Amino acid sequence: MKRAKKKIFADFIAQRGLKSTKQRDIILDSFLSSDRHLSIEELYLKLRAKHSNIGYATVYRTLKLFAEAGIAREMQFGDGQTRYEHVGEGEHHDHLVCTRCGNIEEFENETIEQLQSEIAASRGFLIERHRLELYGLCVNCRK
Amino acid sequence: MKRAKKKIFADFIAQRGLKSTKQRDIILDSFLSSDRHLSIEELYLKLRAKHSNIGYATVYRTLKLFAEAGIAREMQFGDGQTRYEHVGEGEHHDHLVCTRCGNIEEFENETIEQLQSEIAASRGFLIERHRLELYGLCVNCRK
DNA sequence: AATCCGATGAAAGTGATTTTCATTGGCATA
DNA sequence: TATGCCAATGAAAATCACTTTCATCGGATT
Repeated sequence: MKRAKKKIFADFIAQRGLKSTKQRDIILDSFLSSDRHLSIEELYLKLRAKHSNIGYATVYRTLKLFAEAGIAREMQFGDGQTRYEHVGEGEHHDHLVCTRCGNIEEFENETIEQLQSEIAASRGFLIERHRLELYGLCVNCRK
Repeated sequence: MKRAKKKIFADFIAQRGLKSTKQRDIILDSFLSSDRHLSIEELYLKLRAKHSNIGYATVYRTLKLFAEAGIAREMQFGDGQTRYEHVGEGEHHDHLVCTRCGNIEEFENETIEQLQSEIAASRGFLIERHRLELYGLCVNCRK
């Protein structure tokens, strides 16, 4: 899993004529061994703890690269920060976002996807992607 | 419809001990006779055309008030701008967002809502609100 | 018409993200 | 291995979409 994504990123870098650097390796490692749904700031702080020589801008730029390479996806959950989640090939899932503790769970539902396709089809709309988020209280925060 | 919302806002103003002002009347009129899903900037520019004396900050503040009063709802569609849509009582709908022309259509689907409730229930999650957006090409942009 | 206090507009401030720019450092080539 | 090219980096400045400040204005209650 981790290895596969490193390979994907290495290939992406090579294909674009970009360079392999220490910073990119460190950031990729840290990203892959993190929580899904990490914000840029969270990742930056995590990195700073071990590597004081990594700049803010580099983290931003590198995460954007991950997204372009297809190993990460940008997400907004309305807290004003962009989060990046891990992307597995072909996989898609939706989110349950706890408005109290901020925890994010994932779910998949084939029937909902099916209904979405029907709705789009009935209007001649071609779906490229979708987002479905349920906001509320997670089981722990309900007490 | 338009009258009903003006009444709701007037009542809201009164109840809070706020004031009725020329600017608020103008902004409300303009909002009510606009497209659903207008961004703040779009509304501001529209207003400026007729009323050069309305400030940016006032438009922001007033739209927030509309949201508090329950006649508008803040929405984010990932283009970096907050949009306000009209709110009818008790109504909820989801969106089809065209990634080429930016047009936003609405839809409702009771079965999807039902499935969402089941998913949440199975995890002990209490839904407060949700968002479902389908991004892609609208019928016109598909050519 | 006087007074109170919310409302307004211009400008300054915020916070997240992006860009600039001088410098560094991969890496292909000589 | 040395050289040169140009991408990558980090710090700081800039940008973007808002939000707040503050001096002044103006509803509305007395």
